[in-house]
Amino acid sequence: MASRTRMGRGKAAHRPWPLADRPGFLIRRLHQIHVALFNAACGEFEITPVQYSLLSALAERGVADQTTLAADVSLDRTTTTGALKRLAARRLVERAVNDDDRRARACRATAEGLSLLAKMEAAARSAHRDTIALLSKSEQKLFISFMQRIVDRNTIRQDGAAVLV
Amino acid sequence: MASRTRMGRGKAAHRPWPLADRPGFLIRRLHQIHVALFNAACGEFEITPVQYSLLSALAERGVADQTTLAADVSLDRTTTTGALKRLAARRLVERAVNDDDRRARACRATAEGLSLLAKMEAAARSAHRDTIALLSKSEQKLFISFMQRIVDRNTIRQDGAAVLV
DNA sequence: TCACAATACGAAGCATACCCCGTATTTTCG
DNA sequence: CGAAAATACGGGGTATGCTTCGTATTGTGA
Repeated sequence: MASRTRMGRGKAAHRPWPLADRPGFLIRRLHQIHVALFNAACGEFEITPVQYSLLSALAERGVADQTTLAADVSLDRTTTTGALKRLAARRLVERAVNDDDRRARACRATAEGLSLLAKMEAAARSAHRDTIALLSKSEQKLFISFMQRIVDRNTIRQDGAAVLV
Repeated sequence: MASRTRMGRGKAAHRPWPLADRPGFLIRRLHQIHVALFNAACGEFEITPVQYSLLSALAERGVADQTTLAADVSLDRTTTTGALKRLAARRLVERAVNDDDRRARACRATAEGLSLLAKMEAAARSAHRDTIALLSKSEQKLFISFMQRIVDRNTIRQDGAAVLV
């Protein structure tokens, strides 16, 4: 393990502050950990966290255009399009042109999509639960409320749809 | 805004639970918010949060191979390589082959890289601070400690270098 | 009505972020 | 010493996640 040992002596010229104390670093790690847990729990369904969120939102909406869905799940519009295309390729979602507004795509979950959603719900729930399972019940409530306050503050709402800042 | 209104009536067949109550969703949003704040504060330096983390780690280490750096910042090895290549292309980092172990790359921050690090430190700090600024001081401490507990639990340490699970 | 603004998308490009597989080099152990 | 294991990378592939630019369609106001 020669290369694991330091090959030179760090100057540490400045030392801003440890990575593990920076909120942004911890948040990135948390995200990384959750995605890993989600994939471990739901990997057999071949679906990603974002795709699951989109499918959930779609089940709620019934029918929605891509921009509305993007706002629902707080995703960039083009990112949403890409994920929806992948879902559509697997017949979990339909993306028909809306005849009332030919600019828009009328998206809806297929029966297969809704079936998958129901089938994997328990696994998805435990992935979310496991992510913060290390904290006590009361700490979990507090932790979630902290996140919600920050997220709410950085979300602008229009017509009931969340919009990115 | 016809398309923003619901084009159909959602069945809400199951309604697992609102996105905004799911830890994983909140974490993704938090990450999204921090990255946006970081880019707003540090955009002029043309550097991303990950690149900043890598440069920080490199300044601490002095010299390190890519696998060690990946462990330091808890990044996938191939992701690390990509980011280091981009830093190297801008002369902020050197990636020389290590003569003692020709498999490894001896990476180090250039004078230019260290200079940039110092120049943008204040902006980077405020981006991290602003991310959780909505919480009170004591809440911030609590919030950070919650995140650290979860992250620590999901990090295996070897020889002082953090390793992903 | 008709130019103009607003809206919904699409394509292209860059940067994470992960996977798997293959290669080169080093270490280890029989 | 020599085969096998371990290690450090690289390449290819997929999926976010965002920006900018361009296009088509719809809504609006003079």
